[in-house]
Amino acid sequence: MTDSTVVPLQALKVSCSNCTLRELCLPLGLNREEMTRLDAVIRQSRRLKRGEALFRNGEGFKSLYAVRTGFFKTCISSQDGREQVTGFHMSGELMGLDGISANVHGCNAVALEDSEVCELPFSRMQNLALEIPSLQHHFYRLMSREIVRDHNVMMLLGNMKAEERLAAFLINLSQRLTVRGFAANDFILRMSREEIGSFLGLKLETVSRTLSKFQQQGWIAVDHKHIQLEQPEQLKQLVAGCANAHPTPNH
Amino acid sequence: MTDSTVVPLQALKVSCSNCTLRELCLPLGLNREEMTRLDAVIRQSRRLKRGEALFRNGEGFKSLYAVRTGFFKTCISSQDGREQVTGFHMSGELMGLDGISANVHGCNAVALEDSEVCELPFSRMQNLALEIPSLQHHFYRLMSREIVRDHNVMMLLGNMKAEERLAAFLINLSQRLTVRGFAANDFILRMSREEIGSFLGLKLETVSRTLSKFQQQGWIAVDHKHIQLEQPEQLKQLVAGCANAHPTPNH
DNA sequence: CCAACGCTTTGACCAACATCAAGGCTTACT
DNA sequence: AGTAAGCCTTGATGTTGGTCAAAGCGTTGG
Repeated sequence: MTDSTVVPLQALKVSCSNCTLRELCLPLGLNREEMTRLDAVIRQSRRLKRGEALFRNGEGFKSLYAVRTGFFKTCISSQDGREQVTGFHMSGELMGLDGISANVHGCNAVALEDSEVCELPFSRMQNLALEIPSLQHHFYRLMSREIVRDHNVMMLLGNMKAEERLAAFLINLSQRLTVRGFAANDFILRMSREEIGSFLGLKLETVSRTLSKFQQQGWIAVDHKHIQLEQPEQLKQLVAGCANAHPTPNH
Repeated sequence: MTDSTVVPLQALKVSCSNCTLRELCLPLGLNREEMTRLDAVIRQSRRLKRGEALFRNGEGFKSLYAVRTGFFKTCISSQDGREQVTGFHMSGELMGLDGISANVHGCNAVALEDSEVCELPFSRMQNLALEIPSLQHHFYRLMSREIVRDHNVMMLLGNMKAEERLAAFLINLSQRLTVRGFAANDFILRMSREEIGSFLGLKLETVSRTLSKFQQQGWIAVDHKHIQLEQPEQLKQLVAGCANAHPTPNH
């Protein structure tokens, strides 16, 4: 066991400059002095338990949040209670961009496992961005990337069949996990079938059935939330036709 | 007839400061000096004929474009040729935000009628935003608004039935036209049934049938592209249940 | 002015996915 | 450890919207 006084100290130390997510998250091409100023603005990280909401639709918007560890969903709901999951978010990804427009959070962000986030007070970030051009530019790029992502989801929801949607979903998860150093073809789903369905515009039974179908074809192995991609090429092939003809590189 | 030398002069004069779209478009809360600097950056407007592309997916990104007059669609297409319309754009609305992330345009923008746009060279806008905080903030808000809009489209595509989608579409068009001083309940569709269907995730036959159904119920009158909303309250009621429970105000 | 093309409407039929329902398994709580 | 609740799977059936086809109407270009 580690000395118990050491762990909390490490946990409290929040700085972009020595964050392992540096490559994924905000800072890009900042010099040491700029990085220090950024560190000064990032608020201490906040821990959430599974099921806990980071922010809720309609609450005042003050900050963006970057996932340090864990997994989140963001969702909106309609007057009569239909829920639409707008995204799943893992380490290094930013949440809350939709709150800027009206100074009110535009969705709910809920932790799907015990998680930790960095808080980025938006008005202070804005001021810093005025003084660090590359930070301003990076913010524009992040927001633009979210727009591109959303457009790809529109293509998925508007034009793709159930099997294609689910294949695209699995491949996308796999790729994002790979970037973070996790296994590409063996992972645990953090969300329920219903949440997958909500994101993909399908009912939970269809998600379940389609996973079973993939399994019968030997493409994947499903054991509840444990998924193994046994023939990821087959999944990729299924998605190839409906993929964006001009895919946007991520960086 | 107006003296022919006067008209071109007026047409060439492009400035935000005396633009009738001032309220809808970019400048918000700028003083006179800031407005002048903005005017210096905005490039002369460009005219497009119906069917002409303003930019295409994959082309280098240099500028954002604001619609002055006319009507546009933006769309992406998949490798195997499926097309997804990601939005329709009318005067005062900005196009091209999805190009920032990769320095490459992320969609095609096509004029659906003879149109005119202002070109906003992005790098010069960025520099100006560094010096005019309210301009920087306004850009963030515009991008955030696009994200909110996209999330609402996801709700539409993921959770709504054909009738609800079409009603939402008509109501949305009506409201945007109203803001611009046009009749709320009597307008010409600039896009084809197929383009409406692509945006709404429906086939053109379904769009046509659903319009006919609305007409039979006496809610609307359809004469080809000429639409009259005779009982807009009925359409609104149809959409009420599936509307965002926490609608984001536009300003 | 006519012909050709594109867009729209409508009908008949069909397929994909949703809905309803039941049973098994896992997890969480006491 | 026992029990209840939630999640997942699978089957049977139903419905919405897609597909295929044909005909009408408008518009455009020669």
